[in-house]
Parts: sequence; structure tokens; C-alpha cells
Amino acid sequence: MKFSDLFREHGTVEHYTKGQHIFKQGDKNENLYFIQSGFLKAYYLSSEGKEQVKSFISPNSVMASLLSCYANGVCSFSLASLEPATVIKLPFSYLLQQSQQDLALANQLQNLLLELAMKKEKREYEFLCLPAEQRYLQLQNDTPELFTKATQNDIAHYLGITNVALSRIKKRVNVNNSQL
Amino acid sequence: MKFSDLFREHGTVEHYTKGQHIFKQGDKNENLYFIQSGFLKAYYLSSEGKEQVKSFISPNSVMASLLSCYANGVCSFSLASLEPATVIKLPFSYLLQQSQQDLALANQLQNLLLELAMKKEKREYEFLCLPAEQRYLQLQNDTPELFTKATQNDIAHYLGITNVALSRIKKRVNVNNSQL
DNA sequence: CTCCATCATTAACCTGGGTTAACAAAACAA
DNA sequence: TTGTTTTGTTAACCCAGGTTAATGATGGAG
Repeated sequence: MKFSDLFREHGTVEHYTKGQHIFKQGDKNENLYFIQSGFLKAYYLSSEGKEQVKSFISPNSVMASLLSCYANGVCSFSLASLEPATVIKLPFSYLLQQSQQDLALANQLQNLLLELAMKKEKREYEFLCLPAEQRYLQLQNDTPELFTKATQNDIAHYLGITNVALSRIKKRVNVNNSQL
Repeated sequence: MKFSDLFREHGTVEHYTKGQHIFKQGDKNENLYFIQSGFLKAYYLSSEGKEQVKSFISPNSVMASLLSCYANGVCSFSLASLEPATVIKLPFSYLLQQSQQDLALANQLQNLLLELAMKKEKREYEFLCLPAEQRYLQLQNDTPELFTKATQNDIAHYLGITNVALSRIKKRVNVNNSQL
């Protein structure tokens, strides 16, 4: 059994409009989502109403709240659509249950988790070791297409700064570049 | 087959003295380490010689460089012993290979990776959403024993700040507490 | 085209944390 | 005990980024 088969045979297709939520912080949502098309934003909302962006999600990747799926908690973040999106929903427990009987599936899930862990380690490294300006440059380098899809406000909050600070950084960077 | 059996039957026991390195940034090291006793520090070293602490590792947990083990790269951080330590070393490839034939083992590895992913997500959240002072308070709350084992310098660099800043935070926190 | 909303830029002011350096306090070895 | 090294505190100064708010720019909706 393959991952994609599982989604095809046991998943539910869902459509979301721009701005619509797939789940919200505090919800119980135990599904894994495969993104077929669209562009999503996962974000935290503080009690003072400030938003910080956990990640952007592109087509052909999967997304879920591990806390809700696996650790018996509620979603610690919200997942919203930034453009019309089509996703396939699959109960995480069903995947886990199948992977306990299917070696190929278990190994595929393993790979997915290893990739996830490495991605998160990279982000940890960037927050720990790089100043905001370098995080910005690295993001430009790694995912330039992001800058055409997300607003500067969302990108700033992904970098852990405000839109005002990002505007300043862009200015600094441009001045330096034109001075070369 | 269980995880612990694999380490017992196919692992190599190693002893490290205080200050000794298990591997260094830039090394190729494709092993998974199970910590039996001791206390380790994983850290990044910048080109200017500044250190940032990725994590502290306690007994009964496992540690590895995923980049080196799984992504065919070199270690992006160093792993050193903060006190005399005993670890069991196991080639990661051997674990992967075994897990491709052993469903129970694959599922155990899955759980380990899910726990890791959640831990990293928590740290991502803290860097993204909490100021240094709150990260400090949360750390005190989550792992108070850390403050008896690690120096303030290492703790500061784990929090992403300098020892000077941590000293100031401690002072602020104490003043506020005694004012209650 | 005009109105309104969203998004980006800029300025003024403030604050937390970095840097450097001096000093104090432990920890340890000789 | 005494000298040496490591660790923690404090002060002075600087700067990146936060906050607030005003101003521009862009972009549908009607």
C-alpha cells in the first residue's frame, strides 16, 4: 500500500475558498491533509491578537496538527487557505492503524517524518543562529516563489518580525546591493 | 524486535569524559546514539566562534545528526559531553534497514520521530511567539533540573540570548517576584 | 471612474538585547 | 591556603526591531 493510494481510496476531497479555515487553533482536528492545489498558511494567534506564521504549505505536501492527531490535544495553530484550494482529508488514526499492518506504508510515513524533522531543525537553526536580515535573505534564496504568493505581512510574521521591520530590512538590503 | 534489543545486540558501548566530543560540526557521523548516563550538549559554532545551543540531551534518549545520517550531508552541529557519559552507538542505516523488515521496529521508530517532530514544533513556537523572558520562565518550568546541570552561559545560548541578557532577565524576574 | 479596503513605506520614539569591559564569586589545582 | 580559571553580575553604550501613526500605492467592486 502506498501513501497516495490511501488518500485516494480512503480520503475525502474538500474545497476551500480564499480566506477560509480548514481548522482553527483550539479545535480538535485529527485529520491529515494532502494539499492538491492552493496555498495554505498555518499560524498562531496570541491572546493579544498578534499573528505569527508557523509555515506556508504548497501543493503535494501534507499537513496536520500533530498535537491534535497524535498527542490527544487540540490544535495549537490555525490552518487557512490563501487562495482557492483542494485538499484530501484522511483521519490520522487510520493512517497509523494501517501503518501498523503495512511495512511499506510504515516506511513511507517514516520518511515523511524524517523530512519533517529536518525541516523543523533547519528552522530552529535559523531562529537560533541567524539575525532577521539573514533569515530574510535565506528565505528569498530557498523559496523565491513565496514572495509572489504571500503578503509581506505574512512573510514578516513567518520570519518572526513585524511588517515594518521587514520593510526596513528590504531597504537596507537594496541599498547595499546597489552600492556594490 | 524492539529498539532496546537492537541497541543491546548491535550497538557499541562508548565512554566519554567531561568536555569530550562525540562528533563535531562538519564531521560525517552516521550513527544513532542512545544515552545511558551523562549529560550532553548539541551546539552550533558560527564562523565568528559564537556558540548557540541546539539542545541538551539527558539519559534514556537518543541523538543523531539527521543531516549526516539520513540526508547524506555532514553534521551541522557538534555533540559534546558535559559530564562523564556512557552511550551506545548504532549505525543509523542499520536501524533503517531493520525497520524495513520489521513492522514493530518501524512503528517504534515512527513514534520516536513523531515525538521529535512535536518537540521541535514546540521550540519553533517558542522562538516565533515568545520573548526571551518567557522562554526562560517556560524552561524553568519545563526542565528545572537543567539549571543544576548546565552553566548559565549554555542556558542563555539555548534560549538564543547572551549570558549578560540572561543575567538581566533573572534580575527582572526576581524583582517582580519579590514585589508580589 | 470613484470609492473603499488592503497592503507597503516611512518617521518618531522606545525598549530589549548585544558588546565590551570591569569586577565579583565560585571552583579547582597545586 | 593561595593562585588560577571558570562562571556570573553589573554598568555604559549602541543598535535592531517593536509600536504607533501618518502617508502612499495597489487593487477590486460597484
